Amino acid sequence: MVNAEETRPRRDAQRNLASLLAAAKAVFASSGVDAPAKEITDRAGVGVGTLYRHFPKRSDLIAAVLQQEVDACVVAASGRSGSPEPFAALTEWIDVYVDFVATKQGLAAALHSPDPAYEGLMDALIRPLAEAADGMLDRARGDGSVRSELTGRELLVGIALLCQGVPGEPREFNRRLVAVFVDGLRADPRAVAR
Amino acid sequence: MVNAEETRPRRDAQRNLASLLAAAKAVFASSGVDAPAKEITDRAGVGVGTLYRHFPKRSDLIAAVLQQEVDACVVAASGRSGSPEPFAALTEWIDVYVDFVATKQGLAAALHSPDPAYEGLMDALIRPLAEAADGMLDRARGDGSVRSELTGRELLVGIALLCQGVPGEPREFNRRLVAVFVDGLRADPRAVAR
Amino acid sequence: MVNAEETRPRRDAQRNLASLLAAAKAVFASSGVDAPAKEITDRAGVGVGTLYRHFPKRSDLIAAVLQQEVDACVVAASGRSGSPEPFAALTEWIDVYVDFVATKQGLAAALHSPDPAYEGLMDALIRPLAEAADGMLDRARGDGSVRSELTGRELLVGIALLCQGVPGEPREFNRRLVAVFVDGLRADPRAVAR
Amino acid sequence: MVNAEETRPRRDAQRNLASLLAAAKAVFASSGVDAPAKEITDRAGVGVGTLYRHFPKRSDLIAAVLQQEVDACVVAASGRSGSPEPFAALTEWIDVYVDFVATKQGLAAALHSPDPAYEGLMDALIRPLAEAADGMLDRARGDGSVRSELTGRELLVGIALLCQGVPGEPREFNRRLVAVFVDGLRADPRAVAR
DNA sequence: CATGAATGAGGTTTCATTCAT
DNA sequence: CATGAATGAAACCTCATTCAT
Repeated sequence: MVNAEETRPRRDAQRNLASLLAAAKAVFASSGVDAPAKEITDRAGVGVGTLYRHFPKRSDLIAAVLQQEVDACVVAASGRSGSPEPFAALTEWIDVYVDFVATKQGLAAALHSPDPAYEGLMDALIRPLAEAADGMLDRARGDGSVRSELTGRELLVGIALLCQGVPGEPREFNRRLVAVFVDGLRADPRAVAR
Repeated sequence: MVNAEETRPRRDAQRNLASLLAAAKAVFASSGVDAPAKEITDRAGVGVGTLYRHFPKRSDLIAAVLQQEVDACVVAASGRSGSPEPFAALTEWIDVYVDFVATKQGLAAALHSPDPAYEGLMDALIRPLAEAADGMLDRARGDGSVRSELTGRELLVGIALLCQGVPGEPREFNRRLVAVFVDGLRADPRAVAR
Repeated sequence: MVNAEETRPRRDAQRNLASLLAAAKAVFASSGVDAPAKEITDRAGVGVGTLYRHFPKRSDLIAAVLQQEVDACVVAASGRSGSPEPFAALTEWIDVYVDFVATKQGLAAALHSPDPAYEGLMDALIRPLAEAADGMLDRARGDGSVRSELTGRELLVGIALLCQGVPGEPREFNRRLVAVFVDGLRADPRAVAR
Repeated sequence: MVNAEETRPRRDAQRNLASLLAAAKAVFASSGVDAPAKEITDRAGVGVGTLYRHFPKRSDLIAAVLQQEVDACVVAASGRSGSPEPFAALTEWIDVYVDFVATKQGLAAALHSPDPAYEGLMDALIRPLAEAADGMLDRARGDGSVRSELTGRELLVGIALLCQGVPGEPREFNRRLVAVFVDGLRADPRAVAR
């Protein structure tokens, strides 16, 4: 069995796939998730056929791009939250997450589509992050710095929504909104209800 | 010849315009703001030409639909916030706004487009609401129930973002997020910064 | 019999008709004979319905505009050709005709259409001019300054064709072509054939 | 793997392109240059998309068709003008040109459009023919059979204009006009100026 | 009679997707 | 496997023409 040849024919396939993901990420960011396929393949330097071979449905491509980014975010986030203060650790971690979310504007929105292809996709992607968030929230609740009963997933989704681009506003605008939202975690829900 | 109403805008034209706005509102809600024009005109029972006569650009139609809804919201909101308690008045008012925002999912998102046709449109539409919000925030700051320096516009935009539909989640989900956000208004911004 | 009132109700109709002709002439010149009807009615300051009342078919309007111009040309031409020299009279007259033809670029071309509505229209319009041309050609043939057997109609059509606009070329360009064509009238056809 | 012909342009693509040119030529002749794109693609047996892939703008198609025909004319003309008599050679050559021009009625007219896409197109196409014409005119001037200073390009444009179809008239009609025009070449320009 | 709103056929153009090479 | 030409459905938008007012 010639091992050298077994993996050789896959080399360029692998490279094409990587090119496509990189191109899709960039194009999604600049032209939205509905950008013409041609725009993506041109940027990737491959033929359209190659795109369809790897990602038969548009949702497959979106999911792959998101997956890639989520993975990167999980790594980035886990490496940061080193503070001994639970709440500080949480906010540091959130800062990383905000940066992450900000780069994929249209992507999340695409997941809001009623297209069944996206069913459950969001959850699958968000799960690893949500688990990390849950852990940090629990620790923060332990020392009383968080009184809200919000779940990690809710926190992440809420922040993602608040990070949607607002025309004419800089990223800083979204950060202010997120800050208020995070402030809300500290408040006593009881007090709010009345 | 009774010419009291100047060059009267023709009864049927008026009706068609109303039909179009109603149809567009419904179609935008069900199929998104990029829905085919035909879908809207069929539902309105008019020809495509009529749509283009009244709204040459898609953005004109979106703006008109939003305008109509904002107007309705201003009326609805002003009629509600009757509580003597500033913060309670604010939250009651927000409840109305949340209901309003929830009905136009895709619309606001459309305004996020980089299309220059939408430049400043959002602000123009949101202004009347923002002014009302500013008033209520000021009053609430007066008795210390609000410590955040968030502007009315920021409050409205933030809530609008948090009300974007999340697949698989009921409206209640968004309400919980909004509740946390509103809780954040009560927190001392200083404390948040660190 | 109240004469003043007999023509009164026709006044604005008459004015509308004149406005339409003037507007059509201008629009045909600037945007071609296929220009949108709206462009003409807007410029004329009347509703589209008025255009269709007076000129049910586009060819009716074109014919009317041409008729008007031909009439003007006949008058202008007959007032000029006063030279005692037959050939000079002819060329002077041709100068007037060239000016006339130059102003209605697309019009003549429209008559080249296979549309049966235009059948025979050109001839009917050109007849009065052709008769005048025939007379001048005959006189010029009398003193030998014209040897070609070209008919007046052929002369007019030939010049009209040579006056079609050539992109990037000034009117002078067409005049040079016409000059060569007119030179050809003096040559002995026999000599040309071999 | 035989890769002699570099990135070969795909056999069927080549065929489609040829079909499109042939179909366009025929359709332009029968229905004019503004004929619906569908008419052309149907006749060519290809999808509309194929037309737009090869010729994104209508002017690209027109230019291509003309180019093809001009090429054919250059070949045809160069093979004919074999007479030792300069003027006879010129008229023989013109006969070929007249036949050529007569087959593309609407095409040249299309170039008269003010559309900037046609800017300079006519000249580029006509250049090879104009150069040939200049040569023949020079030779004819050499023996005095041509006294006009008309350029080759002017000659070609003039003839092209005179060959525009006149409704109700046979091709012979245009030939008579061209004959007079060519006669004009022999006249002394001085005499014309009067 | 004049008006201009409404109509909708008809043309253009784009792009997702397939499939020959 | 990759390529990109071909396809054609689908959307857009314009405008000639009709007809209610």
